[in-house]
Amino acid sequence: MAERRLRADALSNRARIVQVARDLLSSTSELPMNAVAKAAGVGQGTLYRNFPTREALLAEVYRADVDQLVASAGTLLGEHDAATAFRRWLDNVADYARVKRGVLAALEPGSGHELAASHTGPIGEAIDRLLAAGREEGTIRADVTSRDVLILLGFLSRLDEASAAESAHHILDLIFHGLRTRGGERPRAEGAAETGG
Amino acid sequence: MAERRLRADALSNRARIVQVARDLLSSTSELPMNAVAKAAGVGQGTLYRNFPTREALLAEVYRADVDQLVASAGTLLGEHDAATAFRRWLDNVADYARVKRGVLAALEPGSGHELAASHTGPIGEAIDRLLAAGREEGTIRADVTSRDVLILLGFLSRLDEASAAESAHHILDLIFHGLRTRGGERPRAEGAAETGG
DNA sequence: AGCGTATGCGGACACGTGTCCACTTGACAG
DNA sequence: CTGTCAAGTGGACACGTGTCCGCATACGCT
Repeated sequence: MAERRLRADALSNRARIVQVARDLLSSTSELPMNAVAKAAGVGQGTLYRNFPTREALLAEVYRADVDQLVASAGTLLGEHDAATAFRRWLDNVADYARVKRGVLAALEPGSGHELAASHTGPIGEAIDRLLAAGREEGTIRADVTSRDVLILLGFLSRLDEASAAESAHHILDLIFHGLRTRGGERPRAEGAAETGG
Repeated sequence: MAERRLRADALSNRARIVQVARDLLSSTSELPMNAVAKAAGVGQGTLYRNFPTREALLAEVYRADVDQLVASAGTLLGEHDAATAFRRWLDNVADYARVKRGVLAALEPGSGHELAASHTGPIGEAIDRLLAAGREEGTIRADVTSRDVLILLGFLSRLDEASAAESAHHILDLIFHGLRTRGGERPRAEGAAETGG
């Protein structure tokens, strides 16, 4: 599966493309593919061979951020109960999304593209971990998949520049509420004092 | 607000554009704007003046369907308790969305465009009615707006051709669950005989 | 070093979108 | 009926995307 080792020039081209994309994004929030190709001194073909879609390019550019997001899932799970960890993590995603719109595109492949059918990427795996913990804890519905969550999270990419940024957290509340088991915070299997709705 | 009465030729142009768009959509699911202009025998300028975005054109083409969707909200509210009506209505939306992708675009303005800031269109009003009924009944969270629902429903437009069509109902379940009050089906105030589901 | 070839290059191209503006024409006054 | 002019027209244009393919060259082999 590891692609048969790139030629030396191909490797440097790829690296240069990513660097140029990073630079462009730091000045404007636009990322026209042909501008990337031109600035990187490669043809459109080269660009598109390395990164078939803009999302692929953004995913590479923001890989460090995505890794951090993934790591934070583990951290939160260590510090809080599963439900709280999940909730906080969703807020993390929203924060990243607001600051770097590209991060969204980087996780978008999880919802819309064919490659995502089975492999939802590192983010999908992070969500799986959160879901599994919540399921075990009894606070998260058992019929939720990481794919579901990714699709629901897709709304973030539609909010962007509108003043709607503030509504992100509210909607995340609704979504999170939807992921929970009926009882609310406590699963009632564990002998917790249920406050009752 | 009524635009100052169009010139006769303008009116017929507009009608022809809509008709042509309808025809194009019935053969392919594509709707290239310049193809519409060409087939309608008008210039790009005319097309774009009448319908600034593809969504605007689709909204016009599918207006009858949207009206029907809106009407079904009232019907359902007459036949069921608010929660059930809401749930059924969401399924209606998903069904329309699967059959005619354009309907989605027609309601999309509610989530992403500026005009939607306050006026979410007829669909928004239908949702408002469902929300109000559910709120009164005590089964729907009081802090949910039609805008929230429209944004959440946006996921439907991302599902399209993928085999994900079947997952639409599942995700609607999650969303609907998120809109409900804690107690679940019964608000314990109204003793309605809800079959549950 | 010299060679053959698969690998990668890069830009022309086909196609789509949306804007702009010089020109046309419908509607109404005289 | 005719003149007037704002409303309306339509297509050229600027810009973006993504594909295709003839060509260059890096790499492995001798």
